[in-house]
Amino acid sequence: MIGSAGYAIETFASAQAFLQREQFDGAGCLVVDLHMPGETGLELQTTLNTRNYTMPIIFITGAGNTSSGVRAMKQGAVDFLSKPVDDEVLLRAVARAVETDKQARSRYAQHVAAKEKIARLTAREVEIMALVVKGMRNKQIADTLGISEKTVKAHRGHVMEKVEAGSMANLVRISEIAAGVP
Amino acid sequence: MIGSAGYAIETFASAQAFLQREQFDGAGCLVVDLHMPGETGLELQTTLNTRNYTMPIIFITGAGNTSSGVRAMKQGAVDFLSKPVDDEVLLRAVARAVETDKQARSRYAQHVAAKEKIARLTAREVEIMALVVKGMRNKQIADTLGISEKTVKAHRGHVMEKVEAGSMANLVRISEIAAGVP
DNA sequence: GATGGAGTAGGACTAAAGTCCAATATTCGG
DNA sequence: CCGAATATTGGACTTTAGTCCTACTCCATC
Repeated sequence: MIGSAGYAIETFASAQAFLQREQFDGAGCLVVDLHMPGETGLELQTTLNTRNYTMPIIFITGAGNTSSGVRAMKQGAVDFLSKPVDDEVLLRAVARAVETDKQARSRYAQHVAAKEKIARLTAREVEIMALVVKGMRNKQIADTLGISEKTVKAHRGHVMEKVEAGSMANLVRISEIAAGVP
Repeated sequence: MIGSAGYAIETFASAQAFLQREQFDGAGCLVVDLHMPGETGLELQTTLNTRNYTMPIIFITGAGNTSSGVRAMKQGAVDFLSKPVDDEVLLRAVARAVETDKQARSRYAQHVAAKEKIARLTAREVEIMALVVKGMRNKQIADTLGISEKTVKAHRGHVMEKVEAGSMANLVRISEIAAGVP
């Protein structure tokens, strides 16, 4: 049903079977039965959380109790549906989950890109960048680090070139994104 | 029990009674029974959400079903506990909720402060600020707006003074905070 | 009709920032 | 021990930015 709505789907007989698959690198979501052979849905969710695998999960259950539903939601599930599941409801949940994942992946990609740019810098350059994005002027930076303003300018130039910020405003944004939550 | 753990508490006989009280302006949380005379807990949650009253909610229920628990969590509840409620569990939930609220309030206060600062600016100054935080130089701004670089400098000076940014880096941050989610 | 804020801009500098080149030190992996 | 990378600085400018004053034009409000 989900497949005929235009989504590419893949099915797995158990949590283990899914975990053995290589990680999918696009936006998507998991639709998981609470009761599965082997690892249960909640266990799978916990496993994925500890692995920082953040793909959104939609649970489906035949006989779920309140506490498992609440627990699943607390652990970040997108929805928790009881059988029989209405097609419309499920599709809406999937659409929402995929959208969430898309945005999360986009944020994460930005974060990684920002960190990679900063990783090109030497330790000293990172130090200078930190002071620059705090709004300090070259003279102040030179004083706090006990070096000449000339040196600060040199480092600062390297920072701008390596990070490809293009402007001070962008440098501030990149450093914020890199410092933010992964 | 919560009161003896060091929290200031206030109790209400019904949702209506709570809604009539003036809004509390500090960090806190609501502990709500799902079944109440008049408006139910879920209805209260919905009401508060539509009013943008964001105080975290902990539900307590005697006979909650799965769907109400899931719905409450989807609508942003911090927890959904079934009676009999373990004291420790409730206290932990309260602590988490209050902490969440504290952080949310702090973020919101920053957002409001940023917007207030920007509200001091004239329309033209806002326009210039937008281009400045995009990383454009005075000359470029002057060209895009069809005015003299001198005028841009004048506006820019006013912006820095009125917004009390102190530095370009701070101006960028303030504009981001003001533009972000409320 | 006067007053005042907003937008505009020039003069005249002062101060930061950025660039290009060249030249020491240090350090670290081969 | 050597060469490369890194850190440091000076010289010599060029560009940008920022400041202080003055001044003129709209436009709305009193």
